[in-house]
Amino acid sequence: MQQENRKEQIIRVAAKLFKEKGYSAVTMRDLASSLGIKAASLYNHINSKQDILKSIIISIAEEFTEGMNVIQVSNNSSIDKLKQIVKLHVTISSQNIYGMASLNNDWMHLEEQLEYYLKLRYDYEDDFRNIIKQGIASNEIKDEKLDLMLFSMLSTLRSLYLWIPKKEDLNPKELADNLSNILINGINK
Amino acid sequence: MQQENRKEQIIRVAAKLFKEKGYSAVTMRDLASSLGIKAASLYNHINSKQDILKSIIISIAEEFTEGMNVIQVSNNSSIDKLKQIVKLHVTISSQNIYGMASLNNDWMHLEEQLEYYLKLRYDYEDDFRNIIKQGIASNEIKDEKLDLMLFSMLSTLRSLYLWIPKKEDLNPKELADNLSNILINGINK
DNA sequence: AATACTAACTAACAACTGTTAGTTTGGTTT
DNA sequence: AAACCAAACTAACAGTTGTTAGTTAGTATT
Repeated sequence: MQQENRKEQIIRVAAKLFKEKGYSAVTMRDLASSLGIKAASLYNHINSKQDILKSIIISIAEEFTEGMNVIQVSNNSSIDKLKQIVKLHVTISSQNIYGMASLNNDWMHLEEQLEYYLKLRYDYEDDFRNIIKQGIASNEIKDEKLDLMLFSMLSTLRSLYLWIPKKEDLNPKELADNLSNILINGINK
Repeated sequence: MQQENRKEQIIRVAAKLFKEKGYSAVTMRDLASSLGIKAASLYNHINSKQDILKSIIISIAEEFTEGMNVIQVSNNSSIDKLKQIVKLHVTISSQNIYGMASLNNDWMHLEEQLEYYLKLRYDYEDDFRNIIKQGIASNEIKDEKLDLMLFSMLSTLRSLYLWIPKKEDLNPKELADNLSNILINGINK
């Protein structure tokens, strides 16, 4: 296990604060005092507040893109691909609880990277939609309200970062299985 | 239809800005310039920035509480109560798109009313959980992963404010029916 | 022993923050 | 015409913001 340097530590603590209060409400003095140093000292390690946000969000967004690319080229059924997507979200979210909060809530404060982020996000949703579409074509999935099905699944998956921390005893594989079951089969007996 | 006074207009425009950038990132000068006036002029109508946030969030939170109370005392089956909850979310969300964003993302910036808000939220979730529980007891709903079922449904319902604006032709009743079907029966054919 | 590097510090900056005080304007009521 | 009032304005405030410059102390390298 690689050990964390000061820059990584700053970014990790920043992500935690961003989750609690949002990017705009966290000051560099807040961040510094969480680390036991003065605000000016942060600049020995990072370029700007903006840059911290970028580091947090873009790396996670790219993880999702890479994960989706792997899923797409697999030869699984559409339902199995959806299960893989659920697992991807559970895995990334449980490893980046704080970062996922920034990704969901503070992406609009990206500046130079905003456009790039939006493209990754849009492409991801498009790939997701196409997997459902293929499932409809292959008769695995109901042929109704494609966009609503997409929205419903994606909303749940994007909120995982809020729910996972409440469960002390988390087994990611088990969570992914159970969640897949609920999203695919519903709650009806 | 009652006509909007200046205070209501300020709160409405504020909610829109809060949705776009978050409460902390919106300045009183931003808000004023959206209304074509100077920041100081806002204070002829409102007490403080805090107070605007409070007005937005608390009124919606109370609407949810009232809606839940009506659903609870009805004599419907658990599944029908869940359908009523979906309808409640669709109705309130489609009438308060901007306010729902503040409720979801900026509640932590409430000060005096934070505790009250958290109580309303906690009680609402508890009532929701109990309705599912009753559905399990009456054999309507699968007896597994109660909390995960609750989380999954609630995540989707709480994200409606992000999705509704993308659908130009919104029929709230139809959306509620379709969403209920997906949440209850899943997407599997 | 001399040098360089890392990571902290103090001090300061210009811009921006929410908010208050006091004033002006234009329309409505006496 | 006089008085009133709602709603805008200008000017200013004290505090906070992200960031820079220059300095210092401790550690590692030559």
